[in-house]
Amino acid sequence: MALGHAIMTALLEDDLSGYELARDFETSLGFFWQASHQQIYQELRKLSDKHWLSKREVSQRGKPNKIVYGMTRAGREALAEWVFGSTRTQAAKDDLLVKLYNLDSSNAGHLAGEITARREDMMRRLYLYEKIRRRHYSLPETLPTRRKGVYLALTMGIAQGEQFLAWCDEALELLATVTAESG
Amino acid sequence: MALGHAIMTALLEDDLSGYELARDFETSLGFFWQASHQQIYQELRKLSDKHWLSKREVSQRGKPNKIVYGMTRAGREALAEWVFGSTRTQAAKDDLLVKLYNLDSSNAGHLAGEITARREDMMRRLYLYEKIRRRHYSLPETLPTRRKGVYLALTMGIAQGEQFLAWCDEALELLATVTAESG
DNA sequence: GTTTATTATGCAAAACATTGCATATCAATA
DNA sequence: TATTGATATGCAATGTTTTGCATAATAAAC
Repeated sequence: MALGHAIMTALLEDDLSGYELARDFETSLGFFWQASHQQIYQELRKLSDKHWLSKREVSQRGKPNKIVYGMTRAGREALAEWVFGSTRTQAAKDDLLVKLYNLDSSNAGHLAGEITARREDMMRRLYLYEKIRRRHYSLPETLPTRRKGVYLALTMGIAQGEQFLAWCDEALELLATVTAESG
Repeated sequence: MALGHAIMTALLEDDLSGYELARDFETSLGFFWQASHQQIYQELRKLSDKHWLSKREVSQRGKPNKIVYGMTRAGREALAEWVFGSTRTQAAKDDLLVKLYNLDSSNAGHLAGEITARREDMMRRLYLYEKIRRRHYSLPETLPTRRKGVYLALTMGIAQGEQFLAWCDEALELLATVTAESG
């Protein structure tokens, strides 16, 4: 049940509503664990049924009411326990790579286009990552402990992203020779 | 329905039984799209119900009978069409990174252990990748088109894997300072 | 004042994945 | 001849994720 744990992780330091969680996920934990708002709302209900989260309704000026969730003691304990459990190596699933197994002269152009699009996505993401690093993680040695962990996750994202850009360039080069041959 | 497409991709050049597919997945396409044997058997039934795969029973000496699946014309068409569709950027899901967001002095040692284990997994996988590369992909320019695509997927796996090893080293170094501080 | 965008939450169905079990053939070994 | 291991296939239950739809409050723009 890792989505639940990801949500609790996001709630470690701030109480948030489902909407806020869904929005924040897009620019932080969601880099490493994506989830849709439907999933988040469902999971929040489950977690509060288990009393791992508490909830309270908050009235707002100029906006609909929201339901704000916060970690309970039991939630913190469950999360800490989960961290101590063991995870198996992540199952990779990337259909772009499966598609590459189908490369032929008729689809090489299309695949090059897909790679180009992904490359651009990754550029945007790297820009975000770097912005976050500059703002909040420029001196990793001096960070409080938890933030060092977040820093490492960010570092991972950056390194993988840069590697991906380099791979895209290599792939596009090879694909160009395929399309050229096909006339 | 990407699992179905991954299976059909594996059947592009050879007819295979469910058992053989499940086994082969572990050392080729499964690097990029993992699946259990239960999933594979279920999906094979669906695909043959749709007439995207044909099946025939094969008797063997010294082994139980097997059901061998092969691509139909309709299957090839459906697969080719799928390749031309667009995929969205892959949703990352890695609970090790979520766990890192929970770093504190009490779990730093455990997390370092998890990273070490993953590092070893990756070393083993890289060894496999390199073996495959040396054996079958040492001269990428001269490969037939489809194999060039497979080569690119392999290249991706290798580059990402090497990057991951480097990240692990960096992470372990930083984690060591955390555990040291905590006494 | 009507439309559009943002904030906010959710249901229901379908698709997909995991877990645990169940079965059966044949070869080799103890 | 009983057990173990590899081969071979599958069901059922549960859990997770995606997809499509639905609702509603308020602010801002037109």
